[in-house]
Amino acid sequence: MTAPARLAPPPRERIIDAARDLFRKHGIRGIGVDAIAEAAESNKMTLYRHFGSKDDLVVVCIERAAAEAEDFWTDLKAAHPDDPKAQLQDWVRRAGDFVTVAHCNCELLDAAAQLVESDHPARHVVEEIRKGHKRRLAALCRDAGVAEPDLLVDALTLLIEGARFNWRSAGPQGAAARFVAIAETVVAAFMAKSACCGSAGKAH
Amino acid sequence: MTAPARLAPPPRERIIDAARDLFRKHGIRGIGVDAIAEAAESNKMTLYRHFGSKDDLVVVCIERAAAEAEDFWTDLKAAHPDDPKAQLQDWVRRAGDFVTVAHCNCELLDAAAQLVESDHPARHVVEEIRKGHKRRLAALCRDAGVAEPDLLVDALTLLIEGARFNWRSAGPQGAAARFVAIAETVVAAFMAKSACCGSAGKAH
DNA sequence: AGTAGATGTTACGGGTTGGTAACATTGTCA
DNA sequence: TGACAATGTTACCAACCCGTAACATCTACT
Repeated sequence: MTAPARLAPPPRERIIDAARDLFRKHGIRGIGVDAIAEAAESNKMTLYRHFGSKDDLVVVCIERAAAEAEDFWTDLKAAHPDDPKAQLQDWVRRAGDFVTVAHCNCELLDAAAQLVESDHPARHVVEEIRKGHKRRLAALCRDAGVAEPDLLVDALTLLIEGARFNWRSAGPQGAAARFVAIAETVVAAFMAKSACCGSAGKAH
Repeated sequence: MTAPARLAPPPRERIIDAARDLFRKHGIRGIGVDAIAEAAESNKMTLYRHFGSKDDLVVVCIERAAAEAEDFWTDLKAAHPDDPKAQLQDWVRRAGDFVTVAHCNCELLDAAAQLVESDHPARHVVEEIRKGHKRRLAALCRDAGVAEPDLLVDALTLLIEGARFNWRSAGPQGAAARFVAIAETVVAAFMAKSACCGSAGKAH
């Protein structure tokens, strides 16, 4: 068997997993490479042999998260083929899981946001991921027949990022727990805007 | 004149101002006491004479921000006496300023959210402020005749926190720039929920 | 068996940061 | 003038953290 140790994952994978976990929990600045190496049941030297620097490790972690996000969209489209409305509704539901479930890649992205102001090499990677999500979600809203798809995309973006933030700082008792109900209401409002009562209440 | 130096503010005030500014820009973990003292045109020793530790300084800064938030509500109610609907609409507009204008106390609160997981003494202070805001906003929504005031409060909470977060990481090009338009739409939708088309689109 | 490559261990260097000690300086009030 | 409090200056410590060097160990493949 030339297989590279299927039972115990190789150190590189263990390090990435541990890093992602700890970055989520403590933030990128909040955890040291020593702690990561130890949590990965490895050591600092092999960490630095695989990743030239902590910044490089961060980039790899974020790229890994981006790859998993790719699966998110694949699954979503596969679950409701040729039914954008159902996809949009299911997006809300699944996004809700991403907010509340601790083990999600999104928390890694928001940890990366701690790197603003200092031009961390991971910044533009995060930016690309954000753009990709936005583009896909916009296409989804457009296909679902929403009147102002771009505005709904921005609304959902603010809601989900706010939810992730709120969940971190306020916990399960905070507003983030009701993300799905809120997002569903907002989506419904945008859908109704082009079907039911045109200019609802507010004279614009 | 026994007045304590009206022209140049005393060191304590200068330190608090500098700290708030730098905490906003770099986050609490991202700036050192040395830099704060220098920015305040003071030095580390007087900083530690006034505030026993960096954590204490953080708490004072947040309490200062909370006091200013008190003014926010006072001004809002004074601007539209006995007109909760106008107050709610104006709340959205003013909240939008708090998102985009760099010099705002909210950024201090979200900087404080970097302290999650480690039970920083500032955490429960932030929690209290958050509760106060929520309570006042809920009362406002109720008085404005919103059908589900609590849900709208949570929605606006997620939107504004998401906007602050997004503004930091995505800048003026991101979704945060359209916060006001989004929030107005959401508010209108909640207002219409109790007036126009009852159960809009979604069978709940 | 033996060799090469990946991994583990220990120790260290240089930098930053929170916090303290000791002393000098300034300004105020009697 | 003299005394006292607040402030400034310098130096320092201990802890932490990123990154590297040197050496030991293990594993795989021939």
